[in-house]
Amino acid sequence: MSNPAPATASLDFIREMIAADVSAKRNEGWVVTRFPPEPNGYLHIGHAKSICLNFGLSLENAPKARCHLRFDDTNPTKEEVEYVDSIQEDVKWLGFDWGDHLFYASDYFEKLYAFAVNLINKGLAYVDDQTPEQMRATRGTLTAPGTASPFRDRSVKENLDLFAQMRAGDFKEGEKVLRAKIDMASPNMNMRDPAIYRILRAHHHRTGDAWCIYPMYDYAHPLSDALESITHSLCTLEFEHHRPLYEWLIANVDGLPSQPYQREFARLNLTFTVMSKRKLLRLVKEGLVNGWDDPRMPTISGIRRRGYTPTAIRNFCKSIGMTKYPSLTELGFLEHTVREDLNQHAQRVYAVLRPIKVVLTNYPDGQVEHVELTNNPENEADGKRQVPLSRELFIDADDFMETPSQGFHRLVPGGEVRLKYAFCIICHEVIKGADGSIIELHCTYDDTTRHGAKPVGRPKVKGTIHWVSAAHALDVEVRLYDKLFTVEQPEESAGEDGDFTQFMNPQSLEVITAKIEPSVAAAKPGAHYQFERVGYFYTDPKDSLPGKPVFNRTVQLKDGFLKTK
RNA sequence: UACCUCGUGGUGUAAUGGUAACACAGGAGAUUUUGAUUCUCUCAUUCAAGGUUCGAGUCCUUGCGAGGUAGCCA
Repeated sequence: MSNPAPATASLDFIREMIAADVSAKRNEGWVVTRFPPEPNGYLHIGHAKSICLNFGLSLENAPKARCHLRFDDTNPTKEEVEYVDSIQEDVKWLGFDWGDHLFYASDYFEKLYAFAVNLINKGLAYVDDQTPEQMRATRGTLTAPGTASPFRDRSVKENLDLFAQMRAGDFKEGEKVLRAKIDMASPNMNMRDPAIYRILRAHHHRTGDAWCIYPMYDYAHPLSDALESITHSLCTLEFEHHRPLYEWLIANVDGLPSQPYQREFARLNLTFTVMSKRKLLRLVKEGLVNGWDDPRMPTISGIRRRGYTPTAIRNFCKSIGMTKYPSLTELGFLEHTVREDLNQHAQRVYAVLRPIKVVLTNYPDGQVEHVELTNNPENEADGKRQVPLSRELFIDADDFMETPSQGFHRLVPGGEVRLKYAFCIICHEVIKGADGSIIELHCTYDDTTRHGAKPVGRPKVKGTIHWVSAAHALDVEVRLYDKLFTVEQPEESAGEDGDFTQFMNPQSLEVITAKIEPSVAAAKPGAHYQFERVGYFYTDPKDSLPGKPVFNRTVQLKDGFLKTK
């Protein structure tokens, strides 16, 4: 309703290309994509863009379409099962399903080995004895061509023997490498005889110690795509220069079951955060955040725990589009899509974050009444609830000003404000402690202003504030999250040799004890709420206990008054 | 001083040789027992210069700017 699909949806350049392939009956009209994460970290919102693209394409082109989840696990020194598990959980949570199509590049090690032998036999690969330093030195530079390795012209037989010995473990790590024989003078560095197999004496999370040589990404990826009959291999812009190598392998390896092609799109950049696994890993390892699923992290698990919803994230990914321009999306836009979804679904409750006690001096001591409140004005079917009201209340410190600023129309000394769905109160006295701090406000209520009553001849009360009954309110832990960094682009602000962590926001987390209406005692972990007039909150799935929810602030409500200040 | 890619309001995108549009953000207003939501209005855009064309954001040339690329990482 709030997000209608345009009557004539325009296609992005990827979908346009794929639609053309489908109508040209390329691959018999099939669209087979894949999401290929390396299990070396947790997925982040940038991955969500790729997931929505690849799995979205599969949904859009059904039934002649599917999307594989493939773990690109070719570097055992960096990969762990913990990451494999979290990645699957995150993709599922986003609402996508790979069905039976769960794969691992490591499933193909034997075939990939055979393909390498094939290349050697064709004179298109050779074993190089050079050290990494020597290889670097002979690769040339961006402006100068490289020079051939002295081992470049080994015989096929010698290469075959050496490669077999590499596999057998006859050499030390780093001692030898298998290289594709392409062109040391290519203007594209990736074509200057790239390494395709290296020796790594590391335990692999799936193949154990069966292998001591592992294929490089550039080699394994196109061939894995071909083995799975992927039709469209979609990746981010930094792989653009690798495309010629991708195509070289598809063209030169014999016996591939399909001819996939690669296209690239711009990765997502968001303001006020960092989006590289390396940097996120550093935040985790150095304890600068509380783990991968810290609600301040841009990880899927982080924003899930923050209270973002799959719908919001999918809508966001749809809205930002798909281009080759390396854009920088405002964090505010993501927050907009989150509010848009939560506004429809979040149950409303009254919570006072920074309480000030209010005593209604003319309200009978010991009396308790119940006020009926709407759970969600956006959806009447969500029903009503009863909230207790009594002589002593709490209101939010933000809703009282002793010396009000221009345009403030909440409670002030001598002024009147409406307690939402209850009645109007007038503040007569501000009781202060010895240090000058406000202890409580003494107010009177006007019984003629109860909800539904239409008293005539009294001045219109502009302000309406929320409240909780002091005797009935629950104390709950509330975590107020804010942006992780104080600058839009932490990496850029830090510069080449600067440290982006210097821009971390010291106020990105504040833990407070709030006063909240008693109905939330029944709140389940993982539930979305709107604290009326304050923001959206999510009951922490890890730390909430029965009867004792812990709330994470998902996002604040827009505040028209803040803008005027 | 190499190669590849990309330049449309502040931000993200659309316009596929034919009226430069949509969303977010900003501003003004209406409604509102959430300063929310909703609604109305509004501000603001084709990197530059040439060329082709009846007509160019779109095609061509040059320039400028931005991003990427020299792992036995992915």
